[in-house]
Amino acid sequence: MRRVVHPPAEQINLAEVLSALGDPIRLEIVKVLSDGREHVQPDFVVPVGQSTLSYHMKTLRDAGIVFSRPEGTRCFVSLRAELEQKFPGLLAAVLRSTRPSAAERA
Amino acid sequence: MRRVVHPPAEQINLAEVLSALGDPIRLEIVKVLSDGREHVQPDFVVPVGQSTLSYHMKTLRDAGIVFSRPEGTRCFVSLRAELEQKFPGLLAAVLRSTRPSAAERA
DNA sequence: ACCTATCATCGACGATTATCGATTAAGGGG
DNA sequence: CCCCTTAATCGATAATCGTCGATGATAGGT
Repeated sequence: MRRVVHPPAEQINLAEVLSALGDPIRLEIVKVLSDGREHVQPDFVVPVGQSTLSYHMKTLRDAGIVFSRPEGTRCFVSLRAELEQKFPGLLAAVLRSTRPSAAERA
Repeated sequence: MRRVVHPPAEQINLAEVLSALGDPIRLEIVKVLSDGREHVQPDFVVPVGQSTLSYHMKTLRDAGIVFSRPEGTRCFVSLRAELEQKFPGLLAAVLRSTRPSAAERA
């Protein structure tokens, strides 16, 4: 795999994080990652082509939300731990809001 | 004031809320509103012109984050209560993340 | 060496965004 | 009535975004 870049933790900023989370496809990706384990691209079942998925991964990576670990021909993606350090409870609140109960609460 | 429209609570959706919050200027507006009181546009000190501020207000309104109450020649803006009903703790987590301590936690 | 799999990058495209200045709408106040 | 204030809307513009198909990079397998 080509090497990917991750921003240093100190330059993760809230607006960019929220902006990155403000997309249904990226929200779905984060939801899958919320089991705390590593996933590869085929794990995310989203209605876009491979290159677009890769673009969304880069967006999440650039925002400091996910960490990509290339290994061999695959790329393992997981939630980035520094996010919780920096914005405690934020991701949890977002994930709670994605659950069906939130939709019913109309 | 011209009349403004608010989306019904049941069609407030998470991605749009996060997307609306994913902008430094709108984040600042929400921060000011977090005192729970009503505010008028001049209360928000942001580095944009009046028409742009009005545009950001509309974005927040369309996302279901703020409520605008026209009265006479002014327009009183406040956080929309339904947001907390629908996504409990979300706004609180975001606001906590805007505090300086979050930046230090690099 | 060659083929295959996985994923990043490129070039293109239409759609959306953030911005401005100017205008319009609506409501006071003299 | 005629101004003044507040804020929404309009038209324009440059920049960014989300998408695609095609190509490139890297590693494994045979």
